Amino acid sequence: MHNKSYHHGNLREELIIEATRVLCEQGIDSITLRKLGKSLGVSKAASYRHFVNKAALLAAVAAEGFRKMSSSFEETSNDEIPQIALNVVMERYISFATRNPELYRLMFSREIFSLPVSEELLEAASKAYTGAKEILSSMNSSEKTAVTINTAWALVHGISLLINDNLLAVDKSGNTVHALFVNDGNPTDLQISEQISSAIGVFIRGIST
Amino acid sequence: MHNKSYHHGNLREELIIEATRVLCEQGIDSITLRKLGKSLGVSKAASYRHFVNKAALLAAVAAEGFRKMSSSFEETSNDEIPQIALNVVMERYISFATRNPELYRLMFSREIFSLPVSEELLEAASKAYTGAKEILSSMNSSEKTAVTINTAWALVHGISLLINDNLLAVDKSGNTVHALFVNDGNPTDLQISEQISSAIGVFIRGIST
DNA sequence: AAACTATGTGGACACTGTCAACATAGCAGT
DNA sequence: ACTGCTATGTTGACAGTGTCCACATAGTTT
Repeated sequence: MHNKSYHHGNLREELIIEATRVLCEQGIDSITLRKLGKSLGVSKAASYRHFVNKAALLAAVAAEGFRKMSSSFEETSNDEIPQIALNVVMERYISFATRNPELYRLMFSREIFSLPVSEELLEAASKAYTGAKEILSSMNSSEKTAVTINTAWALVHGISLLINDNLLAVDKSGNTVHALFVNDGNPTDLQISEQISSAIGVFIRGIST
Repeated sequence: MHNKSYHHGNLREELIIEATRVLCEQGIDSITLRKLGKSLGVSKAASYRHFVNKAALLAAVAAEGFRKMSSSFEETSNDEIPQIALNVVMERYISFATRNPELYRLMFSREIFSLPVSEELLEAASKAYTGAKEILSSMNSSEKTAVTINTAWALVHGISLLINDNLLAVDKSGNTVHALFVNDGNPTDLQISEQISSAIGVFIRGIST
């Protein structure tokens, strides 16, 4: 345990954990180096011994997010039909992104990718990409597999962000009509709505010629 | 013209214009009410007579962005084959988003859609949606058209954001291999790469059963 | 001419990230 | 055990920010 002495003992990790907690519970604007320090019983400038920047701390939070996300893919069973395996990965992707909206937004935010991306973050980010790519490679699409994986990625990325922005219910008629992709349970369960499956189905049908 | 007297005369509009300019040229972090005022020869708190918030000013910038985007769709010829018309709209969407990366990011940023969305912005945002929907309605997909339009939207949204984040070249192998969607001209022309067309083609093929 | 309203100003306040100078603790080597 | 060395934490300061309040000014209406 960290005694209340001069040195904290585990500050770097706890900064990441606390920042992640504040991010998910109160939004990114509530992340403040001074408040983080106060919460951890440490002074306002202590974080500068572990991160050069506030942006560097946020990048570490994002990298941890990528690791969590890719670990949520590992339980996928590989011995299925490739199309089904891809479908499962896509649903898991959307599920993670919509159950951690603030974290997912940070992972693709300007603060993260406008900077020179750290090796740690890049490696974590490409892990999920590679996993899905291997699934695709087992399909017969020959050299088109790179196009296919990127298309799948763009699709689930877009679906996730539109869900998190509550933007899939927009309709000109004034009524809130087509809440197509809305997962109508509490946001904690894995429930993927019928409509998302339809969307993914459109995609799968397009590539399995 | 606005004389240098006490009252500016056109401050609200010029605030939006100047904020848009700074956004596109220097990024969103450089937008500051104080600097905007100084650029327009006005004091730091003058903007509060036209916008309740900094966020309200940004929302006005975003609304103007949606209007520009939907106006870039209007030149689309409607008398084509529906699949081709949809293809054109999707390419125009990606083209706008990638030629105005900072603006597009603001249009879907947390500051905008986490707040109670203004009517002005909502109307501007749903215009493009509706235009594309009418194109889709002329196709034979009966009641699935709502799913289809949202899927198309999610796809171009995701493609645009990944391009703007320079994320489509990520590969675990260490080499920067699959820069699939990269438009390899200067970013000012309409050039949509062969790979984007492939991605859209995958989608179109999926829905035209 | 007088009153009213819209618009712009200047000063203050609390808050932020960041840095420099200093303080403390643990560790290495003699 | 003593002496440095290095990692880590503290304090005070600074510039910059959004925002509010009291006041100033101009244009419009009565």
